[in-house]
Amino acid sequence: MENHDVARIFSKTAKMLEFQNASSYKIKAYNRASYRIKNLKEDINKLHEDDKLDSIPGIGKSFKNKIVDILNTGTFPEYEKISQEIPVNIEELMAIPGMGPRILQSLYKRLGIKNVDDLKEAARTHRIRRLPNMGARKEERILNAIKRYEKRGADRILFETARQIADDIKSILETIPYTKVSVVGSVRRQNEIVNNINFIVTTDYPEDVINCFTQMKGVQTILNEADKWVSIIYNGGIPVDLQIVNDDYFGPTQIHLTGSKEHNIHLQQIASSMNLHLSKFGLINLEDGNKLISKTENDIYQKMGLDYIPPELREDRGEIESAFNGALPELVTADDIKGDLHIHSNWSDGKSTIQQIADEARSLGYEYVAICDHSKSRANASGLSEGQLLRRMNEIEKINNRYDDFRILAGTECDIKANASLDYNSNILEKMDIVIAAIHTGFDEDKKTITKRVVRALENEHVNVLAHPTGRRLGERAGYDVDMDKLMETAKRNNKILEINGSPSRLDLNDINAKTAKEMGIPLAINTDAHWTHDMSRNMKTGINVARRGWLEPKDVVNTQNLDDFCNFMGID
DNA sequence: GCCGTTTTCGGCCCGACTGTTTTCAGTCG
Repeated sequence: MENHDVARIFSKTAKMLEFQNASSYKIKAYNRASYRIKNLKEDINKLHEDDKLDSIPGIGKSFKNKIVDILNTGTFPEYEKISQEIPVNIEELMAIPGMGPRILQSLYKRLGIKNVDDLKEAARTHRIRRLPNMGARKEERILNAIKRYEKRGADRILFETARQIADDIKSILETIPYTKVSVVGSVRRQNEIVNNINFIVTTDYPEDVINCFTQMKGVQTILNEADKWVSIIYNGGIPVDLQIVNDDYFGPTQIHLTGSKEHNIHLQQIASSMNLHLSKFGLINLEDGNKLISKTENDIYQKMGLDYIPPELREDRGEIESAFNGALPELVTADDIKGDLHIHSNWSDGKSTIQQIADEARSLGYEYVAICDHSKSRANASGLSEGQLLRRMNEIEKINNRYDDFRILAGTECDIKANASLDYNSNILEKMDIVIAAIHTGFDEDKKTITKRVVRALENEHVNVLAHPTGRRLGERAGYDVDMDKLMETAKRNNKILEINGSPSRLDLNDINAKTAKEMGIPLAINTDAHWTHDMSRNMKTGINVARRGWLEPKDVVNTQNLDDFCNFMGID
């Protein structure tokens, strides 16, 4: 049992308690415990060993006992009891926007709806509209929501989850002497969502590697164990494969297994046009059958007359042509980033103080950071009233006086309300250094309505940035149905910045949209949407991955500019 | 269910939005 397993059990319990009309504070406590455990830096098993579980904020005596039960038995008594009592698939149904505990109770009692399939069928056959407070529009919304739910990709794994596991496993395997390990597959290409984790290894001690791999902590099941190929299921149901390869074939196998498939097919076509054959065993000259020496990836690309192609670009989206012409982009890196434009402080729903955020930003080598707390309508995210916003500006100014090489910018993540107006009036917005506009309500509105809201915001003179432009949550919900062409045209025409939100479950804009925006000349920002300092470096890395997959260079990203240039660009005094 | 305390209970507890209504029930962040 690891941190995320425990967190998952508590969040599921919270949902079941909601269905049972439990006290909202109890539910909140479960959600808080789940959140804290999920974001814990330490291994929860270690905390248990050290008897420090109740040092976690939000974990008291009761949760401590539950955690110990979970770590020992995989569950806890109350969870088992509630699971027995509730016949419906709460987790699945609550993932549908608009489906809350009250409605689900009524749907179960009156129509016997237990899962998404039941719900879909009931909406389709117009049985839902007969229930109190329901109608034809509600049925329509439910069907739309289910369509988006079906597209959400929940059965796959978030990149950041896979990346952490891959890093852990890699460092374990590398303790074996004379062993070289490479992550390959979609994790190496930094795909936003992956199906599994793949490794290739070259080693003098293959047996040790296989023993180490199959016996590591976290292995749930061993699916296949052969001399050169092992396949396991890791904690959380994540498939992990390992192949042992001959050192001579390390480079070609890396290319072969990193993919993408489309990239490889294109490479193979080019090889055969040169009378070569490319496989995971390397490049062969078809004329004389001699193997060309190609131990590394770079050797292979070079012998085919191509520049080295970074894994993030290997999607056959033009990277091979660019590599041939020496025109690959100089992709943005973490070193290029000079600031972060979207951070929440403890003035709204963030956990860190403005000073802590400034300290972290400076330690990351930034020259500026924008504090963008929620606006007043986001009441339960402690959105700031106009008065609070002005008081927060005073605090920012005080802290800024301590620095001459660093600046905190006063900003807001201002809600775009349902009527397309912004949550603060112009008098307030013009006082801000930076205004990020965002949609947090009405996700199931139709395309026309939602697009109108976004367009109106982008046309507002005070708005600088559009946050998470599609509103998606990977594995949870698809984005709202915004007309992306129109969104981009409007951003371009009004010279607005589009955000690449690096929060691992958002990654929004995605790589493809980021590439389109770059090609249209729309300025982009890589932001973290961090809610505590811990998220600042992690989310920036995942945001940069998206940017790199979208071919972005430093010049395409506004927060690679130094403080002076950025302030000039934004018109900040 | 946690937390803090004038320390073993009382506070935690918003407000916009939607779809159904014509004053409300429920969801969402």
